[in-house]
Amino acid sequence: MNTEIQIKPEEINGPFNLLETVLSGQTSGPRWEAIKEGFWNAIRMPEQYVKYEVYQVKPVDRPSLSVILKGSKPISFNTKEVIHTHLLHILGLKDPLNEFYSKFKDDKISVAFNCFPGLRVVRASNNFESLICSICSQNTTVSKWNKMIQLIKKFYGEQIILPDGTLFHTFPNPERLANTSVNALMACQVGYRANYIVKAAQMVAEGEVALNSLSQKRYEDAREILLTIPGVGPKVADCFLLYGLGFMEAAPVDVWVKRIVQTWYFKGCNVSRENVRKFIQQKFENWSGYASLYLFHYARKMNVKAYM
DNA sequence: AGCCAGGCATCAG
DNA sequence: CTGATGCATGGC
Repeated sequence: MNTEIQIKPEEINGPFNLLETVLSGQTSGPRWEAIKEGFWNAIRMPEQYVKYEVYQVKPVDRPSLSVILKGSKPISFNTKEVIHTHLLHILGLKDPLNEFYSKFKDDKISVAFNCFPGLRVVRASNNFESLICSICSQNTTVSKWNKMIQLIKKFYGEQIILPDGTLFHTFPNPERLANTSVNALMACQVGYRANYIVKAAQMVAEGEVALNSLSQKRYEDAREILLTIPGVGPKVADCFLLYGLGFMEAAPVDVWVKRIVQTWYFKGCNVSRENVRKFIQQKFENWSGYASLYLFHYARKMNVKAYM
């Protein structure tokens, strides 16, 4: 029961690079699985799980996508519409990327624009999963926190067999992780983060932190609440605020962002992470999330180590 | 062997 | 308030 969705150039506001975007290590969720020339994921619809394969069929400058939907039952028109809208949302395809590029075309950051045109902020399809991804991402590498999440899904998620026979594991709900032991979680290679994960899951499960209501609050207020979760500090909070909740003024500052900002804007002088964050937010305002993504991606890809 | 990775909690000053 | 240290883990 396959069907196809086209996402046409007119629906995408500016350039888009699927490959660069999916592989850029954002904590909205674990990396999508690669297939020939594209990526796949799955979504739970009321009547069935649907697998979707996303392919970029036209180039970055005037992009269009082809999405193959696979269900075990016929896929309704309504389901196609829901998934279509969902993809526009999570891939940030409505963000007016050219406005960002032109507004800062004379700034240092334009170097990164030219390296990765069409790189976009990916929004989470599952808040809780994004929070755990953000917590796991601390003091490790992108590939390693991705492995942690895959193991959590494998050991604690629900196993689904997709229509084409592919094995798929959902991300466990907060209650499931709240009721596991820290020791058992260590099997997922999460190390000392196991304490944080269980505690965060408990706080969400018990309603102490209501993830969905956070997106209705102001950025500063939501951030303050997130910082009460053990294992959630300034960087993890901003990752979740940006990729999990879609606060575009959030600016996650990790070692890469700190280095490149010091190099480009402070003559290599040492600047605290807090001051790097304030600098980005004053300069880029509602484009802060995008700015930190481009700075992060550039510094990491170019392996910027020296402060020059 | 030692340093580092999309840091944070804790403690010293 | 800022700065140093321990923390699991694995790649280099």
